[in-house]
Amino acid sequence: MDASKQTIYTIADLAAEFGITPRAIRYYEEMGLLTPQRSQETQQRLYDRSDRARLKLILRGRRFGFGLKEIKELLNLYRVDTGEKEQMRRAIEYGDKHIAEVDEMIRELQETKEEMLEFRRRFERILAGEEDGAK
Amino acid sequence: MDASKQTIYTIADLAAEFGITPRAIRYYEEMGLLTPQRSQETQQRLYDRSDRARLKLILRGRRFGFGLKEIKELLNLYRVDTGEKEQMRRAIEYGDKHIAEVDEMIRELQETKEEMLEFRRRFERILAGEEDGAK
DNA sequence: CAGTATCTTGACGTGTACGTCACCTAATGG
DNA sequence: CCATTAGGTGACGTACACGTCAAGATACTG
Ligand SMILES: [Zn+2]
Ligand SMILES: [Zn+2]
Ligand SMILES: [Zn+2]
Ligand SMILES: [Zn+2]
Repeated sequence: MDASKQTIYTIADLAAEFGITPRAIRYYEEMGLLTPQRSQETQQRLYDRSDRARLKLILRGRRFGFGLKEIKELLNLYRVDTGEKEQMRRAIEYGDKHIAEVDEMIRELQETKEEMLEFRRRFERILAGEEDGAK
Repeated sequence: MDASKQTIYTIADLAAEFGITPRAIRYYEEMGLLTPQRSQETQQRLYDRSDRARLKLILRGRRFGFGLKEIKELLNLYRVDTGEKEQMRRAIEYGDKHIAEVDEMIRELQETKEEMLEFRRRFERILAGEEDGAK
């Protein structure tokens, strides 16, 4: 039971590192996505590596337009009791759905990129004089 | 100048096709992302294939968490006057930035998927009894 | 001709994700 | 000792993306 010598972050540390405000981090906690320890006397929030990892996942989810509710589900998905086999089986099942979602997003993004490149190529051709601006 | 015989959609057509509400479509117009024709007498909005294509792009952007402002910028990016060479050069330049953004998103999503698969594999191993639930 | 459906323009309401401010509590530095 | 800094808890404000009426015009339908 050696619980010492862990890296500890203050709320300002994490806010600075990820370019967000402490308010946002507290909000994620309000919504149940983070549960940092508190210093017994001052009630200060103390984040460890695992909290930091969770925050990283939250922010990644946010960047891709996920709501906090779904992100919370995902976080809990990979936090199941590895002793409860039935829970794990369900986690795998739900997880597969999300993996499929991510796959679909990757496909859509690649399609998007291809379309942007097509525009780019067309513009380049026009600039090179091989085509004019007429429809 | 043959401008007839075009496919025309009503607002309800598009709403049904894309699984959104007419209100959302009107909102995109309010924000300047769509400018459908109007029937001269009834003021009814009439969408053509190009409007439909724009709407498709809007919804794709939304799914990836982009705000309407940035989506509008992107739409205008590929709508430059192909006669104005300087405009096109700037369009290519801005476009490249967005392509890089999309690339970065693809990378992040692939990383995300890999992490999810790692969890999945770990769960499978535990279920197979090769590992127990202890830390 | 009355009813239902589909569109229009306001106008106000709502959920999410925070921003901002007031006020309070420690710890630190000159 | 007093000011600054860093953190805490409400509580209210705000931007965005719509949802949800209300009221009116028009068109098809039995
Ligand atoms: Zn999902
Ligand atoms: Zn961008
Ligand atoms: Zn001192
Ligand atoms: Zn009839």
